[in-house]
Amino acid sequence: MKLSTRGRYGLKAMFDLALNFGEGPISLTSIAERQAISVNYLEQLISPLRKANLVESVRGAQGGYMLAKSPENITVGVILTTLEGPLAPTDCVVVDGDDEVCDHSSYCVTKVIYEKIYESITSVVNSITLQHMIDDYHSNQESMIITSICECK
Amino acid sequence: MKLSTRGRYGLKAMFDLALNFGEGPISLTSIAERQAISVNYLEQLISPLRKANLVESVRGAQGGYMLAKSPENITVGVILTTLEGPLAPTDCVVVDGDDEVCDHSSYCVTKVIYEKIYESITSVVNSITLQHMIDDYHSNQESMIITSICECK
DNA sequence: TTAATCCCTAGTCAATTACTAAGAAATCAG
DNA sequence: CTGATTTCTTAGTAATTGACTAGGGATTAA
Repeated sequence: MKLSTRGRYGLKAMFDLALNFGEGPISLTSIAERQAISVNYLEQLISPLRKANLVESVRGAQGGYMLAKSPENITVGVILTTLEGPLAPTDCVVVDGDDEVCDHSSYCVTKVIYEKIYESITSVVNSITLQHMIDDYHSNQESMIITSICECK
Repeated sequence: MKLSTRGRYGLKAMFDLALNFGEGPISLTSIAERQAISVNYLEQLISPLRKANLVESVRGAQGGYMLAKSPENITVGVILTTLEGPLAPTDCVVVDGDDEVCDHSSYCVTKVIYEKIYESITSVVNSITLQHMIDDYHSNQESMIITSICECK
């Protein structure tokens, strides 16, 4: 039930972009340095975020990335699901339409539980935006050691 | 963010034991058959459940397992955490006391989010007992195909 | 005594994770 | 125009984890 580095690093990167929102393209190199992530790896994470229209890219020298929307319009939920897939405890709760993972899917006592877990997770992450994180960051900034955020390994 | 087979199979097995609560020891072989799980594998899952005092065992022929408490006193949460460890999206939210996973742990914008996720998950699973599952099962039994429950792979 | 059962440990195979590496394409500055 | 900078893409790889299989010892009812 752990988040992988994809989601964690991706969220860190998006938060970094949010802090620099409106200041033109930010290079991956600078994000990678601030957040202590490998550039090559970060490139692989930013790619799906771009394809999901969460960030825009500017190629070439002095290029970089910027949020495609304002921070209050990007939720933690959409970031994490873009990078990790559905935040569900089982596959059976996210079957889309035809293909049933369950044989006897009419009713399942455990599936009900997994659905409740799924709903509670999505409810939390969908209610938090990057703007919330920025506000949180600014109101607690004095108690932070550095600009960066926790590894949360 | 997926549950492994350990948690899913373990919950199935515990539900099976709950359905047979008060009827003496139930053999792993019979549980394994009903729930379509390998006996050898199930043995490895029941072991931690026994050490956590959730089930009691009777050795020898006609032996088996039974719940150590009544179904309303065993939550889904304790079963899943026994088999999967803490249902947390990151390790940093479950550090116990001294050993800090975070360097700059004074405040962390992402940790706050992971803590909220953790809390919402534990809140759900700790509120559901095996008795709830039994009640749910009985009130929907007619719409179930077989006695067993969904694979939820 | 035998069959059934719990109990424990070791090994194995496949998939996933977390990267590293490298090179092509685009673009800005000089 | 050229070169440095940056995005973009794909391939490879090492370590870990997951999901078992296998086998043998201990215990006990019949």
